[in-house]
Amino acid sequence: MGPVIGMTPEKRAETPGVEKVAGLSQIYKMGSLPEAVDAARPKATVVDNESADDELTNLNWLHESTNLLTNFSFGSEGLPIVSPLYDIEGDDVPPLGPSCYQNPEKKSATSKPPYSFSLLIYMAIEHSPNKCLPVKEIYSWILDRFPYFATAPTGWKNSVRHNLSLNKCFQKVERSHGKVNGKGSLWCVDPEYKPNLMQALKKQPFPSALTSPQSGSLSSHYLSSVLKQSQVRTLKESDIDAATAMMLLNTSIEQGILECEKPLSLKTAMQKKRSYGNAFNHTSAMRLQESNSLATSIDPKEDHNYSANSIATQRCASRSSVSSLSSVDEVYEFIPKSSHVGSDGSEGFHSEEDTDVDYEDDPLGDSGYASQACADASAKGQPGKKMRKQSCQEIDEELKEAAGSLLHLAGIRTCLGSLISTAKAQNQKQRKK
DNA sequence: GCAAGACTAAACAGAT
DNA sequence: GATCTGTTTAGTCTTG
Repeated sequence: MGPVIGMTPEKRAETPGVEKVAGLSQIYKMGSLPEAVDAARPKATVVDNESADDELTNLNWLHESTNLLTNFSFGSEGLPIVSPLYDIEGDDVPPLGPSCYQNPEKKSATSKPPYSFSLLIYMAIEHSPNKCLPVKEIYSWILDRFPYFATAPTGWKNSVRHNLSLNKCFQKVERSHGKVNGKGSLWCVDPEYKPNLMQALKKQPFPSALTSPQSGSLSSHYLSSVLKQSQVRTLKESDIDAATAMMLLNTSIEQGILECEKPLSLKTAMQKKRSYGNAFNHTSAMRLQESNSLATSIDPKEDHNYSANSIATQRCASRSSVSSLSSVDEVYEFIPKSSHVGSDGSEGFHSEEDTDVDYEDDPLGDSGYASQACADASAKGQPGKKMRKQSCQEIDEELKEAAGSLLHLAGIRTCLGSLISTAKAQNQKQRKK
């Protein structure tokens, strides 16, 4: 084995142009290992109301909210009732993460994962029980998690090997005598570089994936996957009025806070929901009205304040010490195991395509939205008010959870809490009157 | 425009 | 001999 003195100029000339991969290159930087984290993150901007619109179209807020996601997901706040993260060693736990990679047939599966190869390798290795893997296993892991590579040109394997060899983060470990497959060595992560990798990974998926202008589908998928995480978690403690939450959510989306190139499933669901107003009306028009006035009064400044203040503590803690994470596991548990969601689709929260398709195909199915049944029933004046009411209550509950989850993600929730309490106080006052 | 990081392609050698 | 693995070089692209 010896170094090769490069390719001949002729060969170079023959080399086809590097395949342009839209989207991925946008996020290359994410994988930069030793970086000043703070320098890379935009600061939360406090804006006045006049500039709110501009700020809302600015993606800075997203960094903040994704910081929230990150910190939230890492459990620094103790919020999750059920951890949205699954143990990398225990795949029995519900999978969470970019479900878009689970189904190769989906458009998003053709999108590259927003991870650099070094991070993919890192995740693969860390996922292994022995924290060491042969190249082949690394391939398998990546393939398993990211079906994109199943259809991708085989060059990615070369890239993986290239990374292993070139990247100092990875160490080659000779196999012991009992070679199983014999070929090749085991690869481990150099502990010295672990913090760097963790940091890179921690910074990784959401911010850039979400903000990457060319990774639209990816972004929405990631967001929906995050939603999925929250969906699993659900807001048990939620006393959030569904109507309030929905209105806040609507407002957020309409103002662009939660906009994606492709509408979120939740958004779509909400739009549909709105069209089935009858089903939703039972939550009372009054509450809606209250909520509406409440929602429209949301001050982006508050939102930013929320980001800047409420999250500041956790974020600082998080940033100041990567080792505050118990292990890298906590970081990359966003990565799902392929079959978890996609295979049976029973996770209960589909990607937007799923949701839309499911909805279109089976508006009365258990993908929810029996609101159609509700609407139909009320339209036709059929009997079964009891059932209708039940369905509507279910819808309401769903909406509560979904809206709560999304609000959670968008960093609105804390703000919402105070708003709700204010609303409740007002409501009580009105009732007293 | 430049530097750095990341990806890709290719060539080649060694091992199985 | 075929295939896999590992190393190295170089080109391209994007971002800061």
